[in-house]
Amino acid sequence: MDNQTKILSSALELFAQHGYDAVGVQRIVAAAEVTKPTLYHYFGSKKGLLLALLESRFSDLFQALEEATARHGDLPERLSGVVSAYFYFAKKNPDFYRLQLSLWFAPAQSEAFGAALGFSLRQQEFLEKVFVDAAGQNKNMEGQHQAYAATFLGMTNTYIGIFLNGFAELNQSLIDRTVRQFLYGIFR
Amino acid sequence: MDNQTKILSSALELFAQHGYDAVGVQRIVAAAEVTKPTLYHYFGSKKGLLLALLESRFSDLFQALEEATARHGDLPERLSGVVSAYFYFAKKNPDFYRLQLSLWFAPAQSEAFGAALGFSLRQQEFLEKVFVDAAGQNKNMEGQHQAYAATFLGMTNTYIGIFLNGFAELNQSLIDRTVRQFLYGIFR
DNA sequence: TGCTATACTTACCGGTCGGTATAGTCATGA
DNA sequence: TCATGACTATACCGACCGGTAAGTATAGCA
Repeated sequence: MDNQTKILSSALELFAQHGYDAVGVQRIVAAAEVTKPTLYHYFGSKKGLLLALLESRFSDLFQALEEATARHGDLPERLSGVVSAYFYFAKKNPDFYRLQLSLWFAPAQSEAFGAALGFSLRQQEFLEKVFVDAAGQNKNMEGQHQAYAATFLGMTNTYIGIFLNGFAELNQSLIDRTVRQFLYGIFR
Repeated sequence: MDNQTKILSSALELFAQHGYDAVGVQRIVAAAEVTKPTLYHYFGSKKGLLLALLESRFSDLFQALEEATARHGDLPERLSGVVSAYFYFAKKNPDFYRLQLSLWFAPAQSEAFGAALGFSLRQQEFLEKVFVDAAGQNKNMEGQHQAYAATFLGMTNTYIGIFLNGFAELNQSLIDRTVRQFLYGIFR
């Protein structure tokens, strides 16, 4: 494992456990067994390190999301694919998902939130597109894309949060329940 | 407004905007127009300040929750009362609710999470009791109290989060939808 | 009048923060 | 053989961190 990778994985572990603000670069380079200039050589700043970390881990999720909706299908099928991609990703990267949840809900003016904002918006916009496409098939859901996307993401994250705390399993039946529950809320 | 109150309200504003770890005590006392030892006189430590802040604001919520379930009623009625109490509280204290959401999702080893843990558990336990009581009326929900409570809290917080971002209103129809949507997910 | 507790100040502590200037080391290609 | 550029170590910067020692003003009480 080269130094760049060691820094990234040490940073992920420490950020996920203690939070971005509570972890100093000193602690990261000690855990990665490198020195500070090495970190600054690769990432330029502490925020640059976080951005690189988010970029490297999120790329898998976004790719999975694209694939999940690429095959055609109606709205329920697509949403199942999306939830399935999220659940699979969260199970495979629990530490990172914890971190991204904490960034999602971080105070708006914090540096960590600012770094994660772009990735949060990409998720929101991706889901809005799913609902906009579906609106062509279903007239009574126009003008609600933002709220639908936010609700759906919120429900998905709720179940993932419960899984991360050990109170549920992320299996096929929970995927089905999530989609049915969401759609029931939408269509009265 | 006495110094103690000024410190509490300055701390709430700054913590909610920038996060607990990102705000130093220096900044808080400057905003409150007092000096550092004054803060330590009243609260003992930075964590003590956060605890006092949580205590003072959460007491309203817990009181409202008790009242909402004190009058008898079946499970749907009680859950409506609970959601209603949450929505009312969030509308009245949006800054504080932002803060408590960020603490709820904060990394488990962070000082801020540790301070908020007790209050999070009190909410979870309160809701578990609601479901335990209801289990007497409905046999097929035994052994699931923890998951139900977490799911219901998660859905409620999802809608409050969407409200705080300006994508929804917290009105009676959303209360009804939240309860129906939750119950639908539970009872197939 | 003298004592004590509360409320608050100025001035300072050791330590850590994010970040960097400088001086190399070392593999590669000419 | 030498130069180049990627990479990394030592040592350090000013600013800020949470917290405190020591002292003062005030008010109630004996």
